[in-house]
Amino acid sequence: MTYHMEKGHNHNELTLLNSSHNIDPIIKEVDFFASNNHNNKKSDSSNDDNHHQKQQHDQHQHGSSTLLIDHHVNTGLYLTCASGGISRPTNSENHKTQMIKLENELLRVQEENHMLKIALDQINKSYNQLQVQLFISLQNQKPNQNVEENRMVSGQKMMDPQECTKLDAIDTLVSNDKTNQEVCGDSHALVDRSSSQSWASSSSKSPKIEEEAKTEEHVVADQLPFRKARVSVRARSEATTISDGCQWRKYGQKMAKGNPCPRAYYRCTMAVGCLVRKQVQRCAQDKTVLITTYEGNHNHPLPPVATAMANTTSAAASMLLSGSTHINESLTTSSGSYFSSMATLSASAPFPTITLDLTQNPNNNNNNNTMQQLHSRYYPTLPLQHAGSLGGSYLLGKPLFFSQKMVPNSSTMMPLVQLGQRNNSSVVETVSAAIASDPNFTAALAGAISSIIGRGGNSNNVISNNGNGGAVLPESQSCTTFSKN
DNA sequence: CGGATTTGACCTGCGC
DNA sequence: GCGCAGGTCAAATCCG
Repeated sequence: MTYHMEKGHNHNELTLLNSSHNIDPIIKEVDFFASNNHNNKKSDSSNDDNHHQKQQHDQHQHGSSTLLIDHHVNTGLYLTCASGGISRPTNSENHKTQMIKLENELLRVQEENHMLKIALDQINKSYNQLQVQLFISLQNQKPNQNVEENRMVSGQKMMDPQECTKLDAIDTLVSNDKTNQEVCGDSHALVDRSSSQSWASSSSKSPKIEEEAKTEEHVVADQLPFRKARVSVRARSEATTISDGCQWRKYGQKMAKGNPCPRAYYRCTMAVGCLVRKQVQRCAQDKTVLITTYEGNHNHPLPPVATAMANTTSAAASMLLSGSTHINESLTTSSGSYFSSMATLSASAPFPTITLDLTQNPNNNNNNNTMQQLHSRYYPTLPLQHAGSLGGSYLLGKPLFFSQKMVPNSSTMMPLVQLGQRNNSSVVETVSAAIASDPNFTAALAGAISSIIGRGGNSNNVISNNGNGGAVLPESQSCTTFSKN
């Protein structure tokens, strides 16, 4: 506390505040200072002379600034305001003086706190800027060290440079001879390496890259609780794939066991050397549900919205990995976290997977609010149509089946909050669709959550919550799933 | 014609 | 070692 560390002074301040705002005698029940109340009780039972003597005694003991809580103070104020009452100018003067003093002190402290806040903000900004500069300079020092690695790392940097540099500034300073990837050696990079290794292992990579991958695997193996990290999104869509803002090239298709629908394999083609891949498959039980599984991190810039989302999903995934059994509480009370009751961490799957199941039809208001917050945060002033516009999938006015089905008046551009007030259920479904069709969200989610997975965690943890207090069983295959109802 | 998709072959890991 | 399933490659094909 920045007020007064001296006991007596603080005491006086509290007393004065109470006396000025609580004229009603009921304040007697607020026994801040038992000794005073005790004295007051004595005063009540005594005559005015004794009362005044006692007050004077107290003032003498605690100094001229000492005031009494009870009606003594009120009496003084009353007398001051009264026209013909018995005035006690000395006491009133003291009150006024003290009041002015304390008000001035309060103003001074408020000013000081304000200045400190400004200074703190400035320090934080400078800190972040320095970290970014540090990273940039370190990258410039090793421009040609490892093209593949640099691509991966730079991709992460562009995705969220501040976060990366924040996490790795210390590591960077400690070990200067690390590669750039290790300089940005947070979980993003680790997962990147993990993912790229896993993909490379089965691909026909050049011997050099393969060897490097094996070396990295050897180095990182002990640090990685998971060899692969995946982010799965379940979303309702009639399209063959959800629009996630990235460009993909299909490189294979397979019939998976236990599912009559084929599984399609896509590779990111937004940047040369991007190792991010995704699998798209319809749910066997509900063919309207599209399961999109991402693996790896992009090595190219993502839009700012994706970066912001990455922070949010990082927090969500971090809470999941923390082993908290109160996912709902954690995520909803944490600023910027919106995946309450829908995020599922599964280590029982072949690969550690965060599944975001938006196909769930949450009945509790918590989820509704969550989705409302999600949209209102990232599209605070825009109608829902904007949420899908970037990726070519539109919620309103465009033939996205769930949008026209769920939104009564598709021609009306309606802010989310209004929608939510009218029909919570539809809103959740609609916003889920908005998220799923958001071109930036998926990639951000994939990067953020998979990065958190790589950061560590109990591989035996399976944290599930479906919003109704029940468990969400992960897919047999790892999935990051956007679902649109 | 170039890029994207399809599809059968091939590779790899895992369980028996 | 063998078979199975997942994953990838690359030639063939399609399409704008």
